[in-house]
Amino acid sequence: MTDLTSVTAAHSVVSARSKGALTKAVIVDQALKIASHQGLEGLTVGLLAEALAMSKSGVFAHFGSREELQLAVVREYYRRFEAQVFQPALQEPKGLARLQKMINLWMQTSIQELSAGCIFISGAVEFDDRPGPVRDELVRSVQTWRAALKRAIEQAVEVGDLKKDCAPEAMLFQIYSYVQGLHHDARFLQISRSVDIAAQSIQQTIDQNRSLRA
Amino acid sequence: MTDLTSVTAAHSVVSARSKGALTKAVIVDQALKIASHQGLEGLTVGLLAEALAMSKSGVFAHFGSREELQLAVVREYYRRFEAQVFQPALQEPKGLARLQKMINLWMQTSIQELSAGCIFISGAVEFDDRPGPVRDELVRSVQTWRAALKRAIEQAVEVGDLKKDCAPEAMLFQIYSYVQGLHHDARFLQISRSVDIAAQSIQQTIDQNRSLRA
DNA sequence: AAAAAATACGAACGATCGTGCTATTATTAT
DNA sequence: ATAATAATAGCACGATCGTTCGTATTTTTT
Repeated sequence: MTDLTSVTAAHSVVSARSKGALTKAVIVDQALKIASHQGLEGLTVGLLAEALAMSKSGVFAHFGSREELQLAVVREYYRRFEAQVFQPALQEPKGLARLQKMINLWMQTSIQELSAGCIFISGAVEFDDRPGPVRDELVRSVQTWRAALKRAIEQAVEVGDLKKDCAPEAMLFQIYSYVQGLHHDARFLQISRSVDIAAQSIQQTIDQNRSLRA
Repeated sequence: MTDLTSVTAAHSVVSARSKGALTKAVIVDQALKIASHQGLEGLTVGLLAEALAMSKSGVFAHFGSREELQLAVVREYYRRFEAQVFQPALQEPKGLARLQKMINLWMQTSIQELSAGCIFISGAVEFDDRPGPVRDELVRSVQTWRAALKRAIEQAVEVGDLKKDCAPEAMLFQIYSYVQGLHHDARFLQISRSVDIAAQSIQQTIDQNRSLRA
């Protein structure tokens, strides 16, 4: 139900002004679905056109290059990620509550319906040795998200939910690693109980850094 | 220096009987190098032939299909992984020492010279949604390695190095996640100090499960 | 040294890749 | 309603993909 590739899609389509922008939103939406499964490198113009029942050139014209299509997908994924994971978490008060919310929403989003995966995670592997604009955009997105996570940790320290001497960088590394681990175990190894193990491990990391107070 | 794509290569080449098996070993060696950078999906017959200064068909004839080439690469990587990470660790006595050795060798091997990556990790992302023999072989390899790690943890419990109530599955998840996290942060985000943070996090996990005795 | 077998090459195949063009259709603005 | 504009389709291009086949060369066996 909570799915980056469908829920937030409505927004992009509805908010479109001209017909061109509308179909472009539909195209990017479909492209996102494909990229979630086949990866950004597996996203091809021909495949996309076929899925949309459009001509290759008709699809292509909206972007001018495949790279621009990939960039559009990354940007759209980031947009939805922000709207679905980051923004809702801001409703929670600063501190542990907000951090927990961010992590929970992230986990729910990262593995949707056991099928589509997170392109921040798959993209990181696909483009870790492939320089260019797509890699740059991916790094930028991931860094922004990690900065937000780190900031949430730091705020939890300031507020007094986490210990003064907790190392935010180490916490960030551990939490981020666990979500990757979940992605790996659930999608690749198909270990169903990995969601619980990941959640438990994250909780463990948090508990270790929790300040002990009344 | 310690590099799965060069050190152990000598063995495969030397141990080759006929000329055919020899060049096949050279081909697989080169294929492994390419796959470590471009991924198993980025490994192409034409690219491989060019790198070897051979004809496409000449290379191709040794495998009969691209899939068989990919399988050969996965099997060879597993062979080297076993020889370089698993076997040497068996020198250490059962318990924490052996577990630590396995992890250390794994980390050293996973990210060689900031360039080549671990195809167990990149392959997991590439093939998590792509059924077939290559995925099966990858899963088999990873599961074997994880079983070895888990066994090392359990032995450390039996020997008394780790607490009786430590959950091996959770430990395995955490350690495996950290190596993935290291792979991600070092290769994709290019965070140089991630080696230290990963090592520290692994140590933390171990310390938490260490039995407290004289 | 001759015969047999294995190995490598060159050329070509159909398919698909990304990407241009041109023309036609559909949408918007006047 | 008509003119201007934007959007889509159709076709074709060069490149590369995995793969096949026939031939020449090398290696191995007899």
